[in-house]
Amino acid sequence: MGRPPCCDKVGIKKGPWTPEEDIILVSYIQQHGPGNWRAVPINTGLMRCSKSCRLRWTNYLRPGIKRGSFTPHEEGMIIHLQALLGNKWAAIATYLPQRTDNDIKNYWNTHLKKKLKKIQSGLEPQMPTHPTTSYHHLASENSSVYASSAENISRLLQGWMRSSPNNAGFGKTVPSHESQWQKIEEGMANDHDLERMLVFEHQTSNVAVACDKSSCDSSQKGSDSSVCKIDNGNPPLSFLEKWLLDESAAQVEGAMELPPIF
DNA sequence: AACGGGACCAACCGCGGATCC
DNA sequence: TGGATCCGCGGTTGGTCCCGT
Repeated sequence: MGRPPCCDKVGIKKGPWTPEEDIILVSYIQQHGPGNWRAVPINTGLMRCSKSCRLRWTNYLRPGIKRGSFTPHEEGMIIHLQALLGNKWAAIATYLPQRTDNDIKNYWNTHLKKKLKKIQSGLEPQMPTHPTTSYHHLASENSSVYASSAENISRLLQGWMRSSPNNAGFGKTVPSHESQWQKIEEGMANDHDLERMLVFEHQTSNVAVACDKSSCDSSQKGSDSSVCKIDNGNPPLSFLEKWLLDESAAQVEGAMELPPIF
């Protein structure tokens, strides 16, 4: 049996949102808060389906969304979280509260996947002499800047962000990513460790949940679990996980708490 | 200057889980 | 308890821009 459409398709407008529609949606959410999306098009008169409204809000209009280029540290986090969690973009986005899952997904598909592939092909014949260099290159090169076409809406929202008491989860300040990246390099990320990380990641492939081979219980390896599941209750903490979580904790120190994913 | 192809991003689609009644 | 509905997620698509020829 098929699932009924989320909304009556007749008369539903599709395609890019206009500034007028954005304003209507933002105004409504300012008054009623996000949620109950079914009621949004009904109450606002927007000729959009509820899903479209929700998507527009969460991916574009929600206050606190950081637009523009991804920092090297953000790239690094995405790469490692993807290795750790797979294509769980929503989960990854919880570690980058200013980025949307859609943004991260797009960035991964358009930038990082290619970069990793490129680096992987470069690694195949021989490990680079200076993995740190290549890794840093991966993370810092081509941090493409895509222009925000919603600056006007953002300005519109600024007043609300300042005045609303319910925006604790939005617009949190994050320490300088550049300094954090430098910290990685100066701290744990010596050449040897980074080499291990790179080799290990490429061995486990992008879709696999990263797992320290030495700590991966063979009983956990099955048809669907050639990798260690991280959601099976009590996973081993791999080298990557340790690094990632340490850095995540450092990166968001004072700004957010890591969700209890384990 | 015109054209074609690739890159990029916003938005849509369909599915599955959660919740409601 | 089970069907209906809502919400969120991941994959995919379509439109636009950019760059090379």
